[in-house]
Amino acid sequence: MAKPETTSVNRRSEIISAAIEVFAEIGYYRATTAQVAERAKISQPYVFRFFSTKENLLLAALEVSWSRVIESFRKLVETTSPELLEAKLIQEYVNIQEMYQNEVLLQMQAQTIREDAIQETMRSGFKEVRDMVLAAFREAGMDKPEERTMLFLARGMLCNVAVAINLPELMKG
Amino acid sequence: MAKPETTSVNRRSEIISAAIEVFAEIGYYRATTAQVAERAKISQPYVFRFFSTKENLLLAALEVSWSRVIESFRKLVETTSPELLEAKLIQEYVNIQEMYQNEVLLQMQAQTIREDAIQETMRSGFKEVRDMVLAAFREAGMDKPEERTMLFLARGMLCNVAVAINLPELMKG
DNA sequence: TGATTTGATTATTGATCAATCACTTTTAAT
DNA sequence: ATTAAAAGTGATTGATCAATAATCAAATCA
Repeated sequence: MAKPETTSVNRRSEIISAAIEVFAEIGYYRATTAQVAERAKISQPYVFRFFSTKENLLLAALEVSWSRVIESFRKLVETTSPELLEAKLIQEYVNIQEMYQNEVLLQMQAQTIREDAIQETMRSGFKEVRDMVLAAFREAGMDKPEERTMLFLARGMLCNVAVAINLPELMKG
Repeated sequence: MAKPETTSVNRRSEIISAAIEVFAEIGYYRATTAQVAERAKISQPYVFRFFSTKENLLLAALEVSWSRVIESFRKLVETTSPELLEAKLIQEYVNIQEMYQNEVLLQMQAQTIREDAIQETMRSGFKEVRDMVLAAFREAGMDKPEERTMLFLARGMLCNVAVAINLPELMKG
């Protein structure tokens, strides 16, 4: 079987990638489905063949961005020695932020959207990350694992802001 | 001189209050100036007599929300004993978050907007808060004041998220 | 070959919005 | 009372957008 270059699955993820870029740069509500289509090099109505509404496209984009974080944290947790774990997790998140800035920006936007489906996706993503980190910190015999988990997440959120508004001194200390 | 009930200054701040509510609830880009006007009980074109563009209205709303934080932190810093300072600051921010949720939500939105004027307002607000807290922590003889300042801000950002997506367990620990 | 599915586009629509213009009403000073 | 300034509104506009309808084209298969 020859591998076709454009499968339906490929197109789908191309559209999601385009959406992540456009939504992050322009803002979800201001961005148009025509701009997403242009970035994905397809026609605007074709977006709706894959995602029946603009919101469904946003939800798919958010799921990709959460998977990015969750999958790479999971790999780290499974392969890193307890004494290095916290440092490696921090390092990994900084790396994700550099490589996938737009995904982080999109998550930040989604945090402020008052729509049930979107809030539920955000809650579920945060919960999964928190549970995984907390379990790993406990496994590693860290003391006050809840507090360390909270501070790990807190640093992550401040780092998001520092990058988003381009004010690196926020992370000094 | 009798005090008139509706001065130009009053109207201005009524419009800003309405804008903070509407922008926070609906999202800045999705919200319409007609919705702001309706909430302020004036006509839509009258908004533009005070704020020549929608973006200017957003900037005014952000300045109000930053003043809220900065003024109340400043009062605390000037009147609180060193050993209570950090706890009181945290308490005060939690209080602001309960009383002025919409202002916090609006700031979170603004963090993700890629427009120079807005980003500059956000940088300036964060800088002022950070400088004030850092100076106060130093004054109080705290050790590692930079790190404590960073962690104070970080906790604040995580708290914002926890409230915004309604996931209080994020703050456990 | 002819038929069917899959991939894709052009054209359109009904709704919506920021901003402007042309007015009217109210207030207050002379 | 008169008038000028200030406060405020209705009507409109030009642009823009999500979503749908109607088709076309190219593979795939019988």
